[in-house]
Amino acid sequence: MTNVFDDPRITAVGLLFEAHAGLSARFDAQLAEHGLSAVEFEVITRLARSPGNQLRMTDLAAQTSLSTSGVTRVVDRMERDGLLTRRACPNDRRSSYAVVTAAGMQRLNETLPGHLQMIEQWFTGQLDPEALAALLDGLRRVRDAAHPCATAGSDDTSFAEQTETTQP
Amino acid sequence: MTNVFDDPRITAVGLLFEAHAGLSARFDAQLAEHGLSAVEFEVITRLARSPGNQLRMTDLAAQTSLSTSGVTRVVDRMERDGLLTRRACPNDRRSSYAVVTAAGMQRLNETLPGHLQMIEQWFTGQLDPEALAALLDGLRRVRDAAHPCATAGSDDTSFAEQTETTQP
DNA sequence: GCCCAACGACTGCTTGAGCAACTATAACTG
DNA sequence: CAGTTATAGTTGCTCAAGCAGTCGTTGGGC
Repeated sequence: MTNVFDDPRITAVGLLFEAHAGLSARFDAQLAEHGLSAVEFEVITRLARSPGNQLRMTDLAAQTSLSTSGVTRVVDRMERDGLLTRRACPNDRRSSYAVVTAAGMQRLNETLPGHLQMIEQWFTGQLDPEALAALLDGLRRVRDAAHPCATAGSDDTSFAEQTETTQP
Repeated sequence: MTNVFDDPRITAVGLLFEAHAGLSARFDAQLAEHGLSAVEFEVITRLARSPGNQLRMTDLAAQTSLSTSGVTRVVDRMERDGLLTRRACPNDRRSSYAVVTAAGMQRLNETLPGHLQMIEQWFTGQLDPEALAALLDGLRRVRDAAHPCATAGSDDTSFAEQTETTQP
C-alpha cells in the first residue's frame, strides 16, 4: 500500500475489473436459480430480441464473446434442454438459424425481472442519477476505444440484454 | 433498438461488461507477447508486491479470483516455467509459500512498462482528469457494493497490480 | 458451365478452471 | 494427553471454450 497502489492507472483497472467480477458473481447466482449460465442467458437474450427470435449461428457468435465453435456447443446444450431449436436457412443451405422455443421464451420471462432487479440493486441503484450518468459516460468512452467491434449481424447493440419485448 | 435498449439498467451493464471485455482483450494480447496469461500476470504481480515476494497459497487464492485448486495449478505451471518456486512455511507445515524467482521478477519487469502503457492508452488516457475521477468514483461504489470481499492475506488491495517496486 | 476461393457449421484435440474427495498437519476440548 | 474438528494443499474428474482441420455450399472469374 505504499508506492505500489497510488499509481492511478493500476487502481483504475483494479476498480473496473473488480466491479465487473462482483457484478458477474451476483448475476451468475441469480441466473443459476433459473438454470442458466451467463453465456446461455446472453445467447437466449440476443436471440429473443432479434426479428423472429432467431439468428444465424455466425451472427450469434459475432454478437457474443464466443467463437463459432463455442456457439455450436452452447446451442447444442440449449437445444438439448429444449430452450432453442435449429432451423435451416432457406436461402443459404450452409447457414442455420438458432431459434428460441416457447419453453425458451418462458424461461427468459421467468428470469428477466429478477435479473433487472439485480442490476438495480447492485449497480444502478448504488448511484444517484448524475453520478450514474457520469459513470456511464466514462464507460462508453472506454468501451468505444477498447472494444474490438463486437457488433455484427445487426446494428450496434452495446452487448445489452433485454427487457420484456418479444413475448408473443 | 426500440423499447429494448433504452432501459438504462441494461445499457449500463452492457457498457461495463463491454469495457471490461475490450480492455481484457488488449491486455491479454500485450501480456501474451511476454508469455504470460492474465491470470499468471495477476499471480506474479500479487506475489511481487507482497513482503518477501511471496504469499501462502491460500492467501494467493483469496486475492485472486481463483479457487485453491486453481492456484495449485497455476503455480505448478509457473514453477515449471521457472517464474515461481514453492517454499515450505517454517511455522506451519501444512502451508507453503509461492515465491517469485529472479527469472520471474525479470519477466515482470519486462512486462510491466508495456502494461502500464496499455492502461493509459486504452483506459485512463481516454478521459480528462475530472471525467476519470467521476468514473472511478462510480466504479468504487459499485465495487464496494457488489464485490464479495476479495481481499485476504493482507489488507485491502482492490485487485490492483503494481508499478515497479520489488526489483532487488 | 467449370473451377476455385470464400464461407458456414461442425468435430477432434487441448487447455484451464471448479468441485469434491483425500492426506497431512494444526488447534481445540475434555 | 487422546480424540475430534478445522485448515492447507493436492489430485481426479468433469465441463466449457478455443484452435485448427473438415465437409458441404456458394459465388465469382473466365
